[in-house]
Amino acid sequence: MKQRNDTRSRRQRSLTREQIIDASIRLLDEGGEGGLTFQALSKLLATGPGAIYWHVADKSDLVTAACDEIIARTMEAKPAGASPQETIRALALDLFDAIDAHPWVGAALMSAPGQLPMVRIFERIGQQVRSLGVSAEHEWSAVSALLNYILGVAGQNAANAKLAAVQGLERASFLGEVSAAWSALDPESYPFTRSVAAQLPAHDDRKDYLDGIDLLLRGIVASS
Amino acid sequence: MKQRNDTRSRRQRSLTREQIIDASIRLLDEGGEGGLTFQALSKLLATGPGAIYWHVADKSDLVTAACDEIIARTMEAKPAGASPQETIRALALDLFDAIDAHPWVGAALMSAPGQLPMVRIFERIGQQVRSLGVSAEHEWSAVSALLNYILGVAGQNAANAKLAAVQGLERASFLGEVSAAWSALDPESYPFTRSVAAQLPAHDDRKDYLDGIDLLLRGIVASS
DNA sequence: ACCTGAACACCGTTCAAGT
DNA sequence: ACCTGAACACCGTTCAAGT
Repeated sequence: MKQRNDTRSRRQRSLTREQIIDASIRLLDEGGEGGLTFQALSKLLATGPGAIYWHVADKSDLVTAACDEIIARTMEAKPAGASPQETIRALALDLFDAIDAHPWVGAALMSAPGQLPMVRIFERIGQQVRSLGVSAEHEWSAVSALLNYILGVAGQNAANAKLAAVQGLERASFLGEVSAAWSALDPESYPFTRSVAAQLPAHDDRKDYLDGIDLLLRGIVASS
Repeated sequence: MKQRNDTRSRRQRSLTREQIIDASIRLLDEGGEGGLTFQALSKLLATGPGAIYWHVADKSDLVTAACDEIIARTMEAKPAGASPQETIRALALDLFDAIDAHPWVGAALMSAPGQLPMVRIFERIGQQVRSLGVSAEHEWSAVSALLNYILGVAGQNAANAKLAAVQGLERASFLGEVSAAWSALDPESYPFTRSVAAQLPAHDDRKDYLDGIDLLLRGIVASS
């Protein structure tokens, strides 16, 4: 009985890397980048920090793994677009939504260049660019332009969300404050920024985002 | 005499925001994002942490201010390009070099959306895009595409430098390791990434970067 | 007005000791 | 093989007390 109990409880209780990553995602979603703590994680998993270190190398490893989990899920759903352009658009939108739902993923992606999560995205975009018939010469810059645009916009959106949260504001009133600050800039030095300040709060993020993707696609096919 | 001495030493010794920012830049350049510490800063300035808090709100304020100092310097040099395209290219290259020299600026920019350093870049790019004759409808996505591409590439470069430093590797051998890892990926799932893995270590960063800028510019003028 | 420096709460990580 | 939990070194920030 002792043994049977031992085995059962071992199986039920024993920590897995997956459990740790899932719990980490929950904490990151709730509290942002600062929400993931070995203390909070230990409490959530009813264990000690040492136990976690048996399964992960360090915090950076943990965040990258959590990020990869989100990206892998997002990239699994393979939208079968009518054209490569359509597929890239769908892909970009999926990523936008994923990072919108998990803002910490933006920063995590940025700090893990060449690692698995980035490679997943790189691969999907690369395949579509290739089937677009882009020449080998322009392939790299086409993929790089799309990748960086997607990450950049998503990252900015995430940072906006975080800043708004820190200041305890709604997204709308946060953009309103930024817009007001832009309108107050020196007209001599900042004519362009002032002239678009009023548009800022009314912007449709998703539409602007897709406009940028389309602009990139035009530039890519123009380079044949 | 007492008074005169007092005044003199006050003037010489008294902490200014500029001194704090300059010292912060030095620490960030030397030790990356983790190199800036109120402890290290206090020691460098021969004072206590409380004195620093009299001049800056918190660490985030300090990093943003340090970032703005770098960006302001970079944006001051106004390259008078022959065409808007040339000016944008020169601008992009200046930013690339600045972030290459101060890798922490990449992350700092990303986490300060709508703040002064970003606005400086936004304005310069916006003015050039406007003089390119882009329609009001496409203006925002054109500027946003350029801005995000520039920040994305620069940020990735910075992250590469940081990762290489952490692993104690030269840049070249770090890219070699990434290339090797990419070559070892599953051929079924990662055909694209595998096919470009060999090119990775030989890439000319600056050339690829400018290729991307040109691609964007083509897409922008194509949208007239 | 500006600085001092001890103190606080909290963090990632380690490690001897257990099972 | 896997977990416990105390301990370590360090961090950003505060604040009563000084000048």
